[in-house]
Amino acid sequence: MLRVFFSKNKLFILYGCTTALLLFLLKWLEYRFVIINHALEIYIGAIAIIFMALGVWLALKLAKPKIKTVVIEKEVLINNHLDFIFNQNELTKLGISRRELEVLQLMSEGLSNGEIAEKLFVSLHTIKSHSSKLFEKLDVKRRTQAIEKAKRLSIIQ
Amino acid sequence: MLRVFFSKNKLFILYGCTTALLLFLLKWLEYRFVIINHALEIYIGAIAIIFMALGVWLALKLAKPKIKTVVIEKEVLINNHLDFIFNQNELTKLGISRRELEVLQLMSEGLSNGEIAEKLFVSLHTIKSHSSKLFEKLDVKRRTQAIEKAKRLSIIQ
DNA sequence: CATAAAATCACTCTAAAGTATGAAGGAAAA
DNA sequence: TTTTCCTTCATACTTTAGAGTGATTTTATG
Repeated sequence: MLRVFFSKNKLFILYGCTTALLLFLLKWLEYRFVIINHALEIYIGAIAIIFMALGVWLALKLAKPKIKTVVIEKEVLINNHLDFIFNQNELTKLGISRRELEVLQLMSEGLSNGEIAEKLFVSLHTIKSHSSKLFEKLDVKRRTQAIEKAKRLSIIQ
Repeated sequence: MLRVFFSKNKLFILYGCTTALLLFLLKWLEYRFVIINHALEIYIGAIAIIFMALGVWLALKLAKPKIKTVVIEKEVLINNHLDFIFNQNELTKLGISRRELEVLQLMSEGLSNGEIAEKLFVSLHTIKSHSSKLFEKLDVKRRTQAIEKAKRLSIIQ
């Protein structure tokens, strides 16, 4: 109980004791300077300095600290390899159908027309037909060009 | 010049003037309390209070603010096409030569063997020879596969 | 200087890609 | 219902790609 009171009011008790001590000091000085006359101004000056110092010390101890907030913006690089945004708009604009896109995707994976035909359970003719229409719609001449353009337009990944 | 000096040292000038005024006040009080004797203790007490108050005021004015640093992390998305890190290691491992890489790059741009030959001022046979060696080194069967693998291995962009 | 690797060119042949044209069935829109 | 587009398949033909083999020249390297 008493301990808690002491620790909670530590600062005020310290201040009280210091002030009491100072008063004793002043009383002593007063008697000394009564003997040595004409030194009242020095005495008052000392009091002024001591109490001002006490005020400064007290203010620094009790005042809420001024906080200056410095904001530093740090740029963090996000290297996201999964940021493919499918361009439905371009696809619609070019008039490429679902099946054609499917063929285009398999093309870009390096599959031959024959392999694509096998994978989609259709004839080679069908794939050739799809790819021809694709090249026309993409305005290219070769499958390699189609892949390059499609990737550039974010139609395929 | 003078104005700048005043604005820069505003606080110190203010403090100086205040102290001067206080000293005048004290001198006046001293003469008054000389007449009314036995009041020296009240006089000293007043001085103590005034100077302590001055100290508190000064401390609060001059206290350096604590600097709180706040770091804000800002996410910056980096375009995938700009973070290409050329994989020299893989290139060396596969034993792909400079000319072969050049051919591979033009392939990925959609050029035919004939067009590549024209661009590099060599015969079609040469390009075919290069591409054949490339496919062997990359362990692929077609140019589309070569492009896909080379991009996957960061040999080309 | 010798040797290896790279770059060049040539020829033959096969496989794959791409063009042109046409047609039939089905789904969705006008 | 008609029309349009998608998907599918087909034939014929041309072009390009790719495999295989071989040879010459250039260039780098020990």
